[in-house]
Amino acid sequence: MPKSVTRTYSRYSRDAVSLLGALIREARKERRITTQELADRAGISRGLLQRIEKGNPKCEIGAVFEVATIVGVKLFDADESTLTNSLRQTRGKLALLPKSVRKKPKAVHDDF
Amino acid sequence: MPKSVTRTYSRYSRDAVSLLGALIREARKERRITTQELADRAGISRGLLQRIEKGNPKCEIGAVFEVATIVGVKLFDADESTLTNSLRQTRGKLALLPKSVRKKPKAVHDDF
DNA sequence: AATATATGGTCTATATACGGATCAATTTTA
DNA sequence: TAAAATTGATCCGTATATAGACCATATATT
Repeated sequence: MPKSVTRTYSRYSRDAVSLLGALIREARKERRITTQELADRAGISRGLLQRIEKGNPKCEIGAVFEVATIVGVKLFDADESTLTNSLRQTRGKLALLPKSVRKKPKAVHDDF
Repeated sequence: MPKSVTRTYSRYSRDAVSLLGALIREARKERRITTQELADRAGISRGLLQRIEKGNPKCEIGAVFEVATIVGVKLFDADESTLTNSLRQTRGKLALLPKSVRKKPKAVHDDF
């Protein structure tokens, strides 16, 4: 990616990533799993797991969700079946949405 | 990273990433924001936003959460204050946890 | 106590995710 | 209808996230 990538994150986003990492760490300890073992099970390196638990936002979301799943941290406060159902419903919903919903793309300023 | 990185994801993880992407896309359309505008606001490229909405697991979690936040997709079913509180509580909890909780790291096989 | 294990940090090499540009197809607006 | 805008998709160059090895410290076990 040309030019150095210096991304900024909103407070909420940073907190969300941090919280997820903290929850993972907590869950891992409660289950008495070492970082090495969890990393192995998730198919990632121990270093990456450390960054995840630390709340580093520059990690693959797939890797983070995988680790969370293994230690039992539920995303969206939903279990597997619920999640799958939501996904199906959402997809159907999207499919049924009108071709267009755009109307007036009025400029918006956001500052978190 | 030596050797090609071919990661596998559990069904649940893939569904979670896909759902999040679908929710973002839905929320963006409801708010009548173009992909370009949302990408600009999030400080990412349009291409990355497309991958996010598609549910590609190989995206920075920070970028995904940032986009979700902008369009109003709440993570953890919690608003900002709640999230911050959870984070504080979790951190305190972790700080108060006994130095060690590991005991018997018995081997476990997981297949999602 | 000594020994073993776990954690956290650093360093290097490389696979790759990213930004940016381009184009075709679709959709919206006039 | 035509024109404008949006979307989806490629391709390329490069910054960087990752794996893996290493080491020092901390914690656990005996």
